[in-house]
Amino acid sequence: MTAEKKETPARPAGGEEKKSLNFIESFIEEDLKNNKNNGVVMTRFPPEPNGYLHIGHAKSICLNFSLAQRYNGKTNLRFDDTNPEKEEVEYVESIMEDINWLGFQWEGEARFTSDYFDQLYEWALKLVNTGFAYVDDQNSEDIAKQKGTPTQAGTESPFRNRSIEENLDLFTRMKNGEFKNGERVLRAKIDMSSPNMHMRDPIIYRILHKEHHRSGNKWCIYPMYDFAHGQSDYIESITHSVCTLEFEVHRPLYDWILDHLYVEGTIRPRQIEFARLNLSYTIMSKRKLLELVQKNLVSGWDDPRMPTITGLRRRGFTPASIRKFADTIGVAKRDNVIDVALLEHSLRDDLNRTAPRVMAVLNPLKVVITNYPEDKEEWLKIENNPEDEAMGTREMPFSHEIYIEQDDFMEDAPKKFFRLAPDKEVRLKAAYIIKCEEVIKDSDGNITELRCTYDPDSKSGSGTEASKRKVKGTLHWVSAKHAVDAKVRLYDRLFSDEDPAGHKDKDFKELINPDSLKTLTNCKVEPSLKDAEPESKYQFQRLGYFCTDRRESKPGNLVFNRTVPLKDSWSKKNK
RNA sequence: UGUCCGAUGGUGUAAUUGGCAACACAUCUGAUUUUGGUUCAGAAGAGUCCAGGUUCGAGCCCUGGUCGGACAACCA
Repeated sequence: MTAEKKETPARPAGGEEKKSLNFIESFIEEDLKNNKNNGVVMTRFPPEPNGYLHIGHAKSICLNFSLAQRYNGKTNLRFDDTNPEKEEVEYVESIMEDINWLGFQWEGEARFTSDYFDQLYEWALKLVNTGFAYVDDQNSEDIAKQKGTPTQAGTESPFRNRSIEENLDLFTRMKNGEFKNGERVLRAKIDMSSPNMHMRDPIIYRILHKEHHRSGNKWCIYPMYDFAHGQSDYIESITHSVCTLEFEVHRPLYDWILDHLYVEGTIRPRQIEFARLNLSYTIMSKRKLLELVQKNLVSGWDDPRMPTITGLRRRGFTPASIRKFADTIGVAKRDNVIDVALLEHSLRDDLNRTAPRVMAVLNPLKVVITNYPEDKEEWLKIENNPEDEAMGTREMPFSHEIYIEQDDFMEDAPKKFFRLAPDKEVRLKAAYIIKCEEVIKDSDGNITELRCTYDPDSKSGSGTEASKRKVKGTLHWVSAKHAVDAKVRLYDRLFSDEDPAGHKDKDFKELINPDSLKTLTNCKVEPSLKDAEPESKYQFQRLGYFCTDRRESKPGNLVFNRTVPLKDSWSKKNK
């Protein structure tokens, strides 16, 4: 059972542990075994540039690129831009940026379906010439009426049996701009009684007098998705055209069209469908996401609460964590809802290893160390990441007055409260053990200050008996006089419902989490953060992972976004 | 009422192609810890939608159901 077989099929190069194949990989290996495409694997990611990419697209991107990588193939980026009414260059640019940020590089230049318009037109002509396409003069309502229903056959168009010559003439005139929008369409002649609605003489070209973001005014007829996608795959020699499940019913049409154009000896693409990603506590619909943006329910496409790639980036997600996530969720054909906790897990897993630890106090409470000289300060050495010694150490100032977290003090503390309370001791991380001697309050009874004493012999790492004493709690802190001010945004999930789009009786907007954003303006961070560049990632010790906002944070005017809190079994226990 | 697709712990994904269901997340213990983090050890949780059939043996094959999803845009 240990002996390796001599001939391993075209498996991934590189010593990757054997993992079971997903169904797409099985298809690919089967094709490879049958020497179907001369051993070549070519995939593509084909977004329509009509919006921003989200985490669901990330799944598809990771899938397409990793499939190609695994079988020594390549991946194209192709913009499916056949509908000039919805598409914009702004989106083209954001999509390219997002893919690169995720860590992928497509083969050669980005491609555009619009670059193939000439070829597509030639193919349409070919269908017309062979009697497999005809021009229909009817308007969309009439065509829709004749389409039938899923359970009832359609009826044939009165224009279905025009002569080839007439079709040719009409189609040419469509192209030449002799007709207005909607006056004519080109249809494939297939089968009006097919149980598959997409085979009932689908429209393959329509008239649209509209400037295209790339081809300008060259065309006033545009191919429909079904008459563009498969051929584009074919032009690019895509071997495996991976798309989501809703296109499954399009596959017969995809194949029908290819049947009529295919040239022997060329690579023939194969469409394979997988289940799109659903994530709990969020929505994935472009339309709904757009609504959030347009109604100012979020600050934009890159609002850190958005499931867009640019939003996740601004929130502080790492590309590696998203790739890991995509790999972990796998790919199959059944509908699924992934728990956001899994996304957060791969994030924390990555950040735990890579994010330097720093101290930041979000809700400061002043602590005066009464027996520490007022004019004294000392710089204490502290590790940057206990998970990775190579990340080194830094120094942090300690002085007479410090800030601790308000949550880290309780006047009447339960026995399990390991933090500061009257007459109790805690360790200040990397510093000293202090004891709370006195609680100062204002006239309203609010705690304004704590007076503590410190044990001078308890300095961390000093090796003294006192330094080795076990105290139950360790707090983060910041020296008051050295602290740097910062604004911190505490983000939480955008929706308080697991499936915001899944309620018939409730609009998803009603389910927005009212506490999804809390802004704190009085935060105190350690001085080493003073010059933090935008998009820097840190672990605020004991609090969570935070990053400097890539748009608004500047050295001297720090704005942090909470990416994700640390796991917290304490507050969980107290719920 | 049609066609296509799917159904495995709370959530995902596996199961050497027929050999008594594994991994991850989530949950819960305990240990370690100068982060109530991490790490480590462990627990609980499905008998694979249902009913038949084939077989020595079925999550995998067959038959018939049930449930869920997709499809009737001159969108992609």
